[in-house]
Amino acid sequence: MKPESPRPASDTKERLLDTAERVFADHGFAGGSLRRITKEAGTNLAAANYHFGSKEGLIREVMARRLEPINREREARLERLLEEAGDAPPEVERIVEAFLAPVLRTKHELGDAGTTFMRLLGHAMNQPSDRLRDLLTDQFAGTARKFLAAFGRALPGLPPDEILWRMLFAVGAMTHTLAMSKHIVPLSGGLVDPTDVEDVTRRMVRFVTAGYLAPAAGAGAAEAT
Amino acid sequence: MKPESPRPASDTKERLLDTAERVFADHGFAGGSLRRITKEAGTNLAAANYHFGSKEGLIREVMARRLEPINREREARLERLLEEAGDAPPEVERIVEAFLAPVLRTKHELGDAGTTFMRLLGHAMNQPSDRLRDLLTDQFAGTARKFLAAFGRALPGLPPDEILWRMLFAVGAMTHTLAMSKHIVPLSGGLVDPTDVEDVTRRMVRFVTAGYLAPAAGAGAAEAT
DNA sequence: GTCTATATGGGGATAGAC
DNA sequence: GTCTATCCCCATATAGAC
Repeated sequence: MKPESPRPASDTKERLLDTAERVFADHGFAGGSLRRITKEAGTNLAAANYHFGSKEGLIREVMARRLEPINREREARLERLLEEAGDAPPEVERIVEAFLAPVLRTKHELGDAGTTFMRLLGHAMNQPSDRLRDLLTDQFAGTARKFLAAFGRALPGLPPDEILWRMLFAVGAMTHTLAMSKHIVPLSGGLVDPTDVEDVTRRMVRFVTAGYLAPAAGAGAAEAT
Repeated sequence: MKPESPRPASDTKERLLDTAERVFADHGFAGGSLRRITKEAGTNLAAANYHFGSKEGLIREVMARRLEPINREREARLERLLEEAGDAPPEVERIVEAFLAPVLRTKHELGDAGTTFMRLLGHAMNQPSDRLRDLLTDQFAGTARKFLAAFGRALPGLPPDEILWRMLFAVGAMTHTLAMSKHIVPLSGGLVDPTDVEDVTRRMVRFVTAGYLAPAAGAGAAEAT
């Protein structure tokens, strides 16, 4: 919002964030040490505490730097498509795309750092009761509510709880895919190309949209256990 | 395979595994210390190294104890349904169920420990190059290949790479849901009940089956970015 | 098999010079 | 803003008594 500083932003601060993102993704938040991060960033140990106050402060900035723009873009896309739809119910596929594309686009723009961040997101999601976890879910809650409302309008036949479950499934499909896609290459014998973001987006949107459009449970078939 | 020892198995060894599962799930593999695990298990620090050789040995046993039976059951269910189908192509929904139900059933049987293990699985999946990661993917590869072949027969219209992607989506939907289901309760205002395993299984099978049955990409719609 | 005690190293955070 | 040096704590692993 305010004019960028003329030189390439601060300097070591950005380098620390980039390095921390990678190290935390590779070793987890607990396993990634400030010593390692500052060393690989080419600065000294004290710099991390100087710029971020503490290890937790660094973690929070690493996450927020990526997540805030993603959720902003998601909401902007959603608002746009709702406006275009006017009084008519919006299309499910377009809502799904508004939800997924900003993440995939971010991953694409960031290159390797994008994949790294997706793994990092996986770590963050698995923190159970930490302040960090609460931060993430709180921040996501606003975006989630807007999408849940939109899906509710697009899928009037589905009860709200079913829509909520399906959003959880969709988020899982997305985060897991982005974090793991590299690892399915050997399993496929080189069949898949996880670097083709538009291709992956198309496949993911198709799968998730079909899931949302599945008929409601009713007197369901699947005999569990 | 060999006769169980008369008393409730060893004793502290099981307690250590149970405690380690919980502590690792809460704090990650790096963040969960042997000190904490042994203390909460009510034994001494040296016991962990005595029984498992090292921290890594403990981690491996924690994971293997749950994963091996799950993948065995998955394969057994798959074989059974393939036999029943005979020469006809198997039904997609039944394959999906053979893949998902053993995990959900395990989670159900284990109660709280089941949820715990699912979070733990999330941690393990996010380890990038560790030996642990390779162990998991190697072990899963055999099961995955059998399911990919079955899906190939059930969905002759889908190219193999699409089937592979969809399996990745399905695994993500499952693991993420099982790890996070507890956290969506507040978001739903109490609408959802993650403890009703048959209910969750039915919903998940329905969503994932619809995703598998979506038409192949072709000259796809979704304009990405 | 279980314990205490300890060896050895790495961790986050900070003080204070430049 | 960046550095070195240091405080103090916690980690894994092991030795050796019981």
